[in-house]
Amino acid sequence: MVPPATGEPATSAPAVASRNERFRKADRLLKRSEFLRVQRRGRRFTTPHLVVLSIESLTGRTRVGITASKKIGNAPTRNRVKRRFREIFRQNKAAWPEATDIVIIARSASVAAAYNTLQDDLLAWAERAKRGTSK
RNA sequence: CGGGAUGGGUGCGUGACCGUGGUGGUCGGCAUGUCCGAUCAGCGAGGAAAGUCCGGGCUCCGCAUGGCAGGAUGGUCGUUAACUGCGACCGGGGGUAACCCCAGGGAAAGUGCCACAGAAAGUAUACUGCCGUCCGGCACGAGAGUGUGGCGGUGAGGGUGAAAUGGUGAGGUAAGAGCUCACCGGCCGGCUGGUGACAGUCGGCGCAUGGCAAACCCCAUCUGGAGCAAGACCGUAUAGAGGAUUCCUUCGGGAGCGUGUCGCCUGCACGCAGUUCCUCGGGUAGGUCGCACGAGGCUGUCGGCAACGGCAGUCCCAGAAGAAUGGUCACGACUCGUCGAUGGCGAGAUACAGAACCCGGCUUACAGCCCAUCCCGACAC
RNA sequence: GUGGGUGUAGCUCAGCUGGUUAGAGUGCCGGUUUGUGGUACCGGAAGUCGGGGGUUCAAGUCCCCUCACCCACC
Repeated sequence: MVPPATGEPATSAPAVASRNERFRKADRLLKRSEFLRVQRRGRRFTTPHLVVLSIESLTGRTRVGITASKKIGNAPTRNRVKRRFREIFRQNKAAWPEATDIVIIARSASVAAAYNTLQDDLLAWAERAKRGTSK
């Protein structure tokens, strides 16, 4: 993994720009301890469909983790919700704030919600988060 | 054509773009690694992957021996690695039928229970009764006799109940009764057929033995315990406290103590002055293997009624770990709604549901579609 | 993965070793008391015993299957 200090903006920026719809393991939160860090100290944003928690990343990358608990449905339902959130994250990478760990917690209303509704909710959060960090 | 029974199959398709998890190859990077990146090839959820109700493989517990306890199963024969599965058959029950259902051993080994009702609920009894050629009973009566009591015979009728001492009919008798007879049922024994459950038949017994073992129990058979968080290795981390260490010896061993995989005993193994063993406590960060060729799938053929098995050919078919199959679009099926209806428009995670060590079953959930065989009824020929 | 528990009036719970009325509290409805309401008193209704099948003369209770929910441990 590339250390945060040696970001190499001149050489790697065009490559990243052409590949900005990728979503690999480096873009995800993988450990329970990472989830707990965000959930304990992060800032909270709530809509009827979801809860977003975010905190400044330690790795210099923007990473996301999605929680879909047993409360919202059975295994295929939870898988589908997680895949849709992942797809939204992947296709709108430019919108997210930089170097932030994000946890998205799905609420039960998100099961029946349309794809675009969920996308609008997340973009609204991203708008607010970017303004907050720029000020 | 209508209604029904049984068994089986399918579980959206094609294409484009953007992504994703393993596997293999090639190339590149530097922090030379089980690393990161690029690229190519190929693979990537189910019939139930589910529930976890059974059974096995596999792994560990030193071995998995014997017994008790506990648990499971329960017609017969087969099938299988094994089973509470499956197949065929037997017996019983239901249905007009196809077909479906049944934990379906033992009640003369013992214990227990059978409420209410009823005389009596199990080894005997006699409530209401019936009968008497007996007591020359007692009362009434002129008497015949009637009533009543005792004694004896009987166990048929009535009523109760889920169940009442085999059932129906005839004979018989004082009244009756398997007391006798016929038929049906039952029990015992023989013979025949069948591997067997059992069936058929002959003879005997007038019948001795009510039901409940999904009540305890008895009999037969099976059964050691835990589970891939099994288990092995690498790494990380920490704080200690308490206890045990004995005898005999012919040096082969024996006794004793401690420890051990759910309960116990037996048996077995290890340790018994080594910087050893045991118990309690404290503590850490995760990774690699196990882990994808298997009781494997498909096709053909042979044996078998079948479950299933043998042989030959062919194929390689998910391996994640906050956990991979998704998103968008086009065309076409399909379903639903609606309308100006051989069509148009709109809606649709298309149903149920997501591998987590692996198999064999069972059970449950399921939009819609398809196939086969059979039964009943109506009509026509 | 393993083990255990619960399901009975609207709600919270009883219901024993099967036995003939499935009860209690609370809530609900009606009446009495009060000027009215509450309280108090009297009366009443209300249960597929989670679902299906079986054993039994008889099942909330025994057996099997199944559904939903909850808990514990590794």
